[in-house]
Amino acid sequence: MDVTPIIEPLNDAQREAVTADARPMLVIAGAGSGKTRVLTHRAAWLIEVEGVSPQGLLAVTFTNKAAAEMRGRIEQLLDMPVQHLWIGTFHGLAHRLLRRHWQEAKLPQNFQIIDSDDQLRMIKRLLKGLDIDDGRWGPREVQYYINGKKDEGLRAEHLDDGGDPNERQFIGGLVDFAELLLRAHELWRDNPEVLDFYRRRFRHLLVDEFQDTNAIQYAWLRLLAGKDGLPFVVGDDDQSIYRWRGARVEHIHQFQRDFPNAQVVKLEQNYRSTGTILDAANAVIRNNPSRMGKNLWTEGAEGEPIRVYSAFNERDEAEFIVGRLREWSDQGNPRADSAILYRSNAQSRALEEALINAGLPYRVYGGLRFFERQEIKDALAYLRLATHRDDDSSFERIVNRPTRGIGARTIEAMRSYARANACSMWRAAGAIASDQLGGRAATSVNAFMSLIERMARETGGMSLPDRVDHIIHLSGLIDFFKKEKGERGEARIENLEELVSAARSFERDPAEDMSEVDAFLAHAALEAGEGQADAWEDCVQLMTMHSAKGLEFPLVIMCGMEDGLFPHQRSINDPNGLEEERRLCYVGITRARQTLYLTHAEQRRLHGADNFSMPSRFIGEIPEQYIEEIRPRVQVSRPVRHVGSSRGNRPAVSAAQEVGVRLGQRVRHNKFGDGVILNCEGQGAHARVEVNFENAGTKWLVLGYANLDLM
DNA sequence: ATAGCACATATCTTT
DNA sequence: TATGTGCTAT
Repeated sequence: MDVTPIIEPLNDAQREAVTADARPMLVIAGAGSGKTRVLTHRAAWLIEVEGVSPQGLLAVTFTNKAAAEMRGRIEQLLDMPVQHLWIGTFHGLAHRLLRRHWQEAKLPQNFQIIDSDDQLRMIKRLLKGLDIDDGRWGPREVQYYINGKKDEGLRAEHLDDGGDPNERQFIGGLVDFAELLLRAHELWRDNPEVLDFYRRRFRHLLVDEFQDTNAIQYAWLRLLAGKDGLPFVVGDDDQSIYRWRGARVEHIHQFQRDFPNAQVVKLEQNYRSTGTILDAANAVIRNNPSRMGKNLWTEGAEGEPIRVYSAFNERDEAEFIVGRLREWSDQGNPRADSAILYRSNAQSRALEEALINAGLPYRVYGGLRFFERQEIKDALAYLRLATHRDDDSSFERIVNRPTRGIGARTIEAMRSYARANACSMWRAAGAIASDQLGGRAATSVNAFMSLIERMARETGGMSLPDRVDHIIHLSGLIDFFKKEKGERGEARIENLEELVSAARSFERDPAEDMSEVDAFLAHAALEAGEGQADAWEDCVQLMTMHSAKGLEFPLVIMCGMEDGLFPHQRSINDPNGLEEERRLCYVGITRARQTLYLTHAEQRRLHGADNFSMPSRFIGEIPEQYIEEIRPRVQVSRPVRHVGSSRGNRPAVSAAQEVGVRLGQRVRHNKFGDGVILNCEGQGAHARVEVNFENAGTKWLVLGYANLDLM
């Protein structure tokens, strides 16, 4: 047997992991160190060399994209399609299990998956119905709270205050994302024979992005692994940036306790970035205590210095960035090789304006996904209601959309009937229409019900795409959006037509014994689709640092590098929060292959008010030797800090820090009144500050005499 | 049913 | 500043 293709492209550390014996394995894989390669080659090794059946492998990822990529690469490596290989997201796999074992999981056979948007609507409805007193808890907080608890593996009965709004969800057979994971865990926990079956089937568990697992996901893995399972997990503790949505880096440490005989391999050789970029990243992340410890290195060149630009304000920053991008593009580089990364989405606006002015094509990542669009969800709700009359969530969504004279009062009447009789809205509608409703409302409700019935009858025998096509017309949605003026309506109609194509190209997994419609609906819920399906043009890439994770670009510009923005104000006082921000910075830096710019603005308009801030402390954590300052602003006396991190270098503190004030700080003067510190220079007795007074204009004051009150 | 107004709110986001 | 949301008035 020729194992060369599996082994040869690997370095020593990678090979050690890929060819390891049957023991649990923890691979700490630094950015750009080839973690996907290790995962896929391990799978190929197990199948090809160890003779493990593809059926005995379970591979878990966080996104559908990663799952698809992994499958593709394994198949490429083995040079054949791999059937019966379970590769998927945690949610996708949980879903598959719950479909197969719906009875043991105590779910209705055709339970439906709802996305976060549906979940929020439902919570709103429930809160209204329950007449909750404490108005301080909005629906969003409740949703966040419920999901947070579920992610920890907790149910309402585990909490002190009982009263479970979730229970209602099961009445309609609706399952939210966190519920998928929780149920799948309980399925195994409470059904030893089911668990045993899967334990025997899946001995090898491959896990990607392990540092991002939340409690319930980890519990699920541990349960499946049992005593004899062989988890092979790959992750990077320094790239854990999703703590706020339940991810726990601690699982990396926990893993070593739970699997004491686990082998640990570190991948530190980086194949992506220049030496300078890696050194800078290493220097920044070194400031985080409690890491596994890891130092990226490369055989490649040292490369260019990291360039830092201090902009006057966000417009100056944007113009500078556009100038660099233009230069880049003029040198013959693809624009798509360049990316602007920012901490929060709101920052994209100023950049977009500058890019438009300069005529540089760009693409903003994020935003609404295809299956999350209103019109798409409306159409799917019709499809769902036509198949499952008792789906309340869909019923409420479309009962009066397009408007057909079924108002809030009528709906409320149906709700209370449904609640009183523990039945679905559909049944309630039918029951009420005949007696309790007034003539006009009754007519409308009857018309709606017969529309749905007709839809079901007429499209029942059709193929999925035809069915979708008929439904978007029969429902009146097309006509409804035609009336909406402007491009918006047109775009909606185009999307609805796109939905027909999506249905046409949808391929059902024949192993799954669900109807085609149900499979399509589950697909729509679990895979939100691309953000933009537009034709691909050579574009500058704009995105948050979070969404940049996993990507790489020859040219990266990290902007808004200011304390308060990045690290974000809300994380700055919490050590855990600050460490996570630093990891995010590490992620950002390590996206760059050859050129990296860091920009910050002294003044930035945020929420309509001017803010003044210091350069991000993360810039200060990069050793001076790697940095080249661009056009130091001579007229402003405050230099960019070059604090040599925490390793004993003499800290060079900014003038403002030296004299104990902060730019942007509010102060009071007994003659001039209230103001804000704009600038600062000099030291000791000569230190002066520039203050912008609300009523007295801008003045330079010598700190020693001015007697300012800091506020 | 919808337009208009007051009012809150403003990290990151996948499934 | 801008955007969304919920309530009121038409």
